[in-house]
Amino acid sequence: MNAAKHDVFQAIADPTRRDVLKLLAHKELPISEISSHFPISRTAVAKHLHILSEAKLVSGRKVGREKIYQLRPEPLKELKDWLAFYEQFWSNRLSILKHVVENEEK
Amino acid sequence: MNAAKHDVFQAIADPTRRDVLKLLAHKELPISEISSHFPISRTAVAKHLHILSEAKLVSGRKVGREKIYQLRPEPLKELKDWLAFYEQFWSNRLSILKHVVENEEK
DNA sequence: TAAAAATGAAACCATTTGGTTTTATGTTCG
DNA sequence: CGAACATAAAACCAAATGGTTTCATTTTTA
Repeated sequence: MNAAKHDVFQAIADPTRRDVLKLLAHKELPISEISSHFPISRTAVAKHLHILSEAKLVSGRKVGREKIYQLRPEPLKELKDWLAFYEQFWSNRLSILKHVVENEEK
Repeated sequence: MNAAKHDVFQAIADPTRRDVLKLLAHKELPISEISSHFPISRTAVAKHLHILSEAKLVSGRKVGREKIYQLRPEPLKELKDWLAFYEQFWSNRLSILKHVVENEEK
């Protein structure tokens, strides 16, 4: 749970982390408030926040003794771009047929 | 590497699996051919295919002694839907401002 | 200033993950 | 038929993951 090995794909792989993102979509929140929404320890939630932070999906700023986390959806663009490539295969019947035909040709 | 605990999010979390999907986007292929594109063992690739298969992102059919795998992009729709929710936060300046304003109100 | 609050950091743990090697099993082809 | 081919299945392994508990640090606040 340390290095820069956490990209967007890995970050959103965990359901708890996806829930955290959804929570922060409403409103920025301090760790303790975030963790109060989950059945796991505050420490565990903090670790998830670190991972999300590495992936730049959230940012945290210290305010007094609290650390306030905020959603940073920009990195999700990478996911959107990745997805876009595959959309041609389902977006309509024609492109599906096109795909089949192309495979037949080979 | 077994149960039905592999959803789309987890399936695409691994870079090798994403590469496998991209390979199959061109054309359906047997395991040995797929694994020839990677620096890991055929067995390891087969396991990745099992995981992709659990997530319904690929399907395999046996033809003679070969098992031919095919891309099944449909489950990526779940990802697209998930993403759609967050797009409001980056799609244009107005919606970003809207987000800020809504948070101020609270 | 001392206690409470909020977080950080470290040590630890069981399970999962991504890989290997080895051993079987079914299929094709000379 | 027997060898070669393609995959399947099993046993094993190190590292990563998602948790925990315990202890320390910083900031309020009564």
